[in-house]
Amino acid sequence: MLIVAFLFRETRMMSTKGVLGSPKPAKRVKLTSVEPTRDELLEERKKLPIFPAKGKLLQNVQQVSTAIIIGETGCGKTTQIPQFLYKAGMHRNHTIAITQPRRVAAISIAERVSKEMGTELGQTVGYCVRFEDVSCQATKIRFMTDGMLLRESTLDPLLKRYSFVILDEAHERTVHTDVLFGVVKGAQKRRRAKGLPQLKILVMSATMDVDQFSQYFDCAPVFYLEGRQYPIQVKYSVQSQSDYLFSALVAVMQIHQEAPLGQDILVFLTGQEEIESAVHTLRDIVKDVTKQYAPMIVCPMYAALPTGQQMRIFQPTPGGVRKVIVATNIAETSVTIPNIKFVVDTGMVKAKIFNPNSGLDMLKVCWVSKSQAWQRTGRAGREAPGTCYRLYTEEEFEQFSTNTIPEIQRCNLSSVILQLLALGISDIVHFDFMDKPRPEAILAALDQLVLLGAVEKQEKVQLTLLGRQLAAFPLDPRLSRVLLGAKEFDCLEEMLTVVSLLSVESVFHTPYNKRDTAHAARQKFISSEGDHLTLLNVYRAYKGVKGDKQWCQENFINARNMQTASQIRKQLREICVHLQLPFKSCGQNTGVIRKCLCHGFFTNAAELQHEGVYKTVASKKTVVIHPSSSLFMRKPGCVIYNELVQTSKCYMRNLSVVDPQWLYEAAPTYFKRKKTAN
DNA sequence: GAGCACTGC
Repeated sequence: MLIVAFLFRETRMMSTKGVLGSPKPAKRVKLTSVEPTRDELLEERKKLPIFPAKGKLLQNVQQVSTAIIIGETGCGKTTQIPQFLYKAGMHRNHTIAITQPRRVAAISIAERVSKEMGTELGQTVGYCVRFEDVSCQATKIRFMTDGMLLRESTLDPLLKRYSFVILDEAHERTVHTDVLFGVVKGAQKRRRAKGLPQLKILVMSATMDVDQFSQYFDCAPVFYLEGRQYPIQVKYSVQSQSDYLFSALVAVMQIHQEAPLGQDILVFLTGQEEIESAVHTLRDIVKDVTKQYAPMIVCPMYAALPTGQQMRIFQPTPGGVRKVIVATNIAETSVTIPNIKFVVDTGMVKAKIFNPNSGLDMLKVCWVSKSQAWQRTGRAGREAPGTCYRLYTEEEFEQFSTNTIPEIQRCNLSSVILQLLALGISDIVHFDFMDKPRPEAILAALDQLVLLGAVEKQEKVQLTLLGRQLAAFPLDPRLSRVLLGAKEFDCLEEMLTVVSLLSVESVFHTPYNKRDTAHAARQKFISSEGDHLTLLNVYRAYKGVKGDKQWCQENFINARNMQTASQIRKQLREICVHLQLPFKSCGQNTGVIRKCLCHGFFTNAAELQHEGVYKTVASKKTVVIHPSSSLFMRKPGCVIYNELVQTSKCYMRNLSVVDPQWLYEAAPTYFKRKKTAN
């Protein structure tokens, strides 16, 4: 391979002050072999930039009901502020909730804080995430995922247990945090009106949309905390790059030849295939027989990678070797990789774009936002000064949007709206969103809920009894509808399995260079009736070997996803017990499973046209079967699918063969209306 | 004829 050096222009330094935005703190606790004592921890804590600000911060928080706290990397706000409030008795014997967008973060921070306080985890300090509640009535500092607090609010909209809600990482703008903004603001007002104890809100963020946060919370005061981040040189590409993948490889080899060994490189690319191919190319280049290159360990990193292989990025690099990690945006926030000296940022990300008009999801490679670019840059300066190579020009950077569009403005809202209705909020269009979703998206979601029988539109929109039951499940309403429908078909046991497996990423693992072997291994699970029954076969086989890891590996089954599916199944089963649904199995009568699926997915049907091309029943859109489907080679006449994803073509994913008559039986009014409309 | 960013309940 030809290696061409290309020039970078150094224009900026990213320092403790940040340039535009600032990177977020890493929430993963570092793997250390020696446990520090509590005294050592205290010494460490005293050095945090937040420590000298303690008095002033508490005094201000005392006076206001809501505050925005802007804290840069490593300032200690997440771990220290809850402790300050608690020690000062400001929690007034109630609980302080601190939300996080990610589970691992909630868990590891809780572990850290309980260690700092010298208490047993789950007592004064605890956490609560899906499948795991390590807290008790006596817990005063409770770390939780934003989704968990949102779920809790449907049981108690006034959040009476809490005296403080701290929404951390607010700049990430997850759907859950965005809905919580409105929920906690409303709870605060209503508690005041009812004369109940005050609910204080702290919004913690690391961004520039400070004004928007402050304005939304009735001009709440803003506190700035200084961070602790090493300076990072930012170098822009002098020319626009036409092939970012190639440019990334060139940049890596250039750094490899120029920089001392032992300084590791993190490269941001967009997806699994691209990453695997880059990894193989780099490995091929350095193993060149002429031995002109120093040894290099190249690790891929993306969410679908099995855990064992993911862990390789944390192994210390041996002397005289360079480690290169090629990652998706998973390395922006979710995992912190130690010892990164160089970041190579292609400026590209694969993003899901939702079109509310067509209801279609699209996966598209796009430019990142400025805040994302700074986040990537920040990954180079965690332990020492570093360098970030941007494979785009400064002019191109200036064209990037300031922030990533909040998730709530680019996702299907049916689940969110069902939850808001369950919270007793019926006027969704006028709900106090910080950034309102498009009205079309709200209406489309309401239409879907009406079709499912979850919502009635009389004078105002309201939940039906069925809708209330659907809201009890942590699922897409269509999947919940399938579960509730199972009692008519005596197949709840099977539906629980199918729905759980549909709730996780693919259970099939297809490694880059073993595609054929993986496909061959998969054959024994395949059902001619479609993917849902194929999934059921996999689950039965998995349970048959009691979830044996070796078996998973031999059969190219992703053990982690199977385990998650089992946990989800258990959770869903408990909800079904609560709703007194009858647990029955359909045995070999697999047709009822597909019939039952029609009750949630009757809008997602397609009919075969010619040469393997299908047209959707709902909108006559041309679609094809995804190559990962067990029906890819079969082409049945009529199918239902769980989702459409537009990439190079419009693909149907997770399909089952159905009889058109079943569709009609599942939703007669819908199909009658369609007939008249056509 | 051929493929899937990341979270979360």
